[in-house]
Amino acid sequence: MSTLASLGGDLSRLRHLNSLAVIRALRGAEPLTLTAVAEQTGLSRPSTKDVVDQLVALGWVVEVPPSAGGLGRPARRYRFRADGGHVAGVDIGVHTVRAAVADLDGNVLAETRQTVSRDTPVDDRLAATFRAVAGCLAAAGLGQDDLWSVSAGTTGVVDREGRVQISAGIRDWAGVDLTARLGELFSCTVHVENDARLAALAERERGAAQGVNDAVFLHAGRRTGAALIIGGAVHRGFGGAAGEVGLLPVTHWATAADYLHDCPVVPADVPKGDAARHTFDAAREGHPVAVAAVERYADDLALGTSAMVMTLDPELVVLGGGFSRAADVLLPLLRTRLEEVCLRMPELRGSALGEECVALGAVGRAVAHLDQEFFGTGPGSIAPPR
Amino acid sequence: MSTLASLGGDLSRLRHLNSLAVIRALRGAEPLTLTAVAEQTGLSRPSTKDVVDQLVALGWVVEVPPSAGGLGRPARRYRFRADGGHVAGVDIGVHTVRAAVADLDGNVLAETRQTVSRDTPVDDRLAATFRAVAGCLAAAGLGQDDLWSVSAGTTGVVDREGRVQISAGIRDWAGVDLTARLGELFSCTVHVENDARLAALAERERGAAQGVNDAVFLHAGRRTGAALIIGGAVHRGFGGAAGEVGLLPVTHWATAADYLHDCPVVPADVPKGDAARHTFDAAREGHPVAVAAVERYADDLALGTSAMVMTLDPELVVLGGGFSRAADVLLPLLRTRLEEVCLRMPELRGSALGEECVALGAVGRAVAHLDQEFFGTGPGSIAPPR
DNA sequence: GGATTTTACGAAGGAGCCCTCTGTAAAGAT
DNA sequence: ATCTTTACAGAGGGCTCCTTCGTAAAATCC
Repeated sequence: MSTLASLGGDLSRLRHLNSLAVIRALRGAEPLTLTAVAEQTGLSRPSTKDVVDQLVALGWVVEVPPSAGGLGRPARRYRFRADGGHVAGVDIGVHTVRAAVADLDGNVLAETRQTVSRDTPVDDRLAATFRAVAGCLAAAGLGQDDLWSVSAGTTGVVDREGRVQISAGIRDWAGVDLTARLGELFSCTVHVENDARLAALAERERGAAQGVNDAVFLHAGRRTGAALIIGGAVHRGFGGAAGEVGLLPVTHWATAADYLHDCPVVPADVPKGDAARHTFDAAREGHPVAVAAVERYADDLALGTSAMVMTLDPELVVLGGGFSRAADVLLPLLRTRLEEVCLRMPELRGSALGEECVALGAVGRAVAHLDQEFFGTGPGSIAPPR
Repeated sequence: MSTLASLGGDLSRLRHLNSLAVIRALRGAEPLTLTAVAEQTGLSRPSTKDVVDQLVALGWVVEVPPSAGGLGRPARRYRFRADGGHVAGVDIGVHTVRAAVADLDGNVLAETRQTVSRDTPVDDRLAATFRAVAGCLAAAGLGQDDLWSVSAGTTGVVDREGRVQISAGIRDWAGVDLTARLGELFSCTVHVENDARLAALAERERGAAQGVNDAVFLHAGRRTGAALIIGGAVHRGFGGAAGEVGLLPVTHWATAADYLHDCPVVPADVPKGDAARHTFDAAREGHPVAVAAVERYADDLALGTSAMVMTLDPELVVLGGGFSRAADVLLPLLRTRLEEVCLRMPELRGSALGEECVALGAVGRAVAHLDQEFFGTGPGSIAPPR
């Protein structure tokens, strides 16, 4: 039984667990002294030294110069080598492909974008994805070999193996085995996920949903979608379709954004990407036609949201996506409509992240995969970095 | 940091983890030989003996006579002392209070019921609860002191602390601090949960949802409700209202069962508890009025269900509650309606358990609480049973 | 019925990991 | 220059696990 063997074991198992505890103490924090690590892990100082020395020998931890100014003998300081490896997060959208490269702590080093269109052929879209990542690597002074893991997010229903099952926005996208196709482009492991779910992950890790265990994330933009955070983790659903209430005809999510795009207040020469902004601006100034359009949009958004809220009773609903810049207009409307039907009204917040949130979530997912691989709680010992 | 300290630690920590592994190997299984335990845990035979001896000394494990008939020297056999302690699970319903008493492995030793009504005063209902448990204890030859934990399920929204927030069915039930009130009656720890969630837990542990990680449980009976299993665990929601889509007016769940109760095919002198059965029977024989009633009921049930299914994309939907005896009639109707709207149709099954499922789930919850207390993975050592 | 085979028990010896304790080293404070 | 504070480094010891070996108790074979 793997579940039994992963519990106890050898004496080396204890060292393994203590090594993980030390790494967790060192991750993402300022460089720590041995005493500080010992306090956090509960280990004795000599044992801490032993473990840290071993991690230094493996290459996961490096010593940094001691900090001056303190009382007593200066303590040696150590930090996790987050720059020992890197990950890429990609957002393969309808009109834009965004990429971000980060270190093992998720610190973003570079971001780039490539412009595409809904009719860009599959091969070209994949090539643009590769260029976006390559641009990040160049900007960060890294090579392909420094990349240990790549995560990608895209619109549509993505199954467990990373195949696009359904895609509302991108031409010829359904049926593409993204994990395989991207795997040909990159020499490291590749994972693929629905974009809204990665955006939700980003909000949970570094956005509006930090520390929240149960949240609904709304992607309100030219497309309308949703994702769920349950028990602190992103929920996929059995077929990867969790949160896709927008595909139910009764929610009208497929056409909800048209109220904003096709509003008469939008000048005729405005490109579709900017249309909604005009409507929101006009609504802010009280233009009745624009206000009505925004209200009808909020009606549609609230209907699908209420189904998720009633199902899950979340702590928080995050309004994300491009329209989250109009949260000042949308949130009050959404709140009113939800309060009418909700048993217990969840908190309602606008997104704290910008347009890169899917790429950021992809970075987080890639880091999580590496964490599992190198620092998982399972049996085995800690391997040296490549 | 508790999360760090719970990872590694002392040498005693290793022994603790290995003890847990041994206990898990012994739990719920036939008595095992030392060699068998060693194989399952991955420990060496001498270490296994050491750990088992220690557990025997503590009182958690007992030796049983060796089995005859094998080749070679007969091996000593050991088993977990599931009968060292006991739990009670209670279902405090509108018309009936059911109780079950089980050992630490969840094996039910006795079941009883008490009849109440929707207007039974709170104190009397609590007294009936106590009588139901006392009856179980007597039937199993146990005393109050043998009870280590009690879990109760009841209708309505129950908050994290075990207070009834909203109750549709039971008079004066809202506002009752059930954990505190039951705590006065029993000398052990008491936990309270929504009844549908406990029924779902029972289906997951020993019913139709075994091994399923994401499922929706429908309670279809005189009351209509639902509960969710997400990631293998029952989902509460932030305010304990997860799955209460039935409280949304648009679902019509509050009145859905009336189609069945008030159907003209039901003879006038039939008590309300049996009315639905007549309607289902008539529908089976093709009586048009009854068929129409069942179809309207299925319509309402499907609407709320579709919201949950679209939100969660579960692997399975379980039809439980009193009407699950009419699963042969209801499931096809429900399937047709869900297939119309569902992106990916989940599997659909009738409940595998009877009317005791809430009490069974409560037993499971009580056992889980004790497991956490005695055999949790957290720091500390294994304490002797009381 | 005795020898053989099979399986399990029990004790001894050894290695790894962590702890406590003690003395030494390096900085600022007096 | 000395004292105080903080950290480093090593020694010694205890606990837990592993491997190895000889012994014990059953069924099987001749």
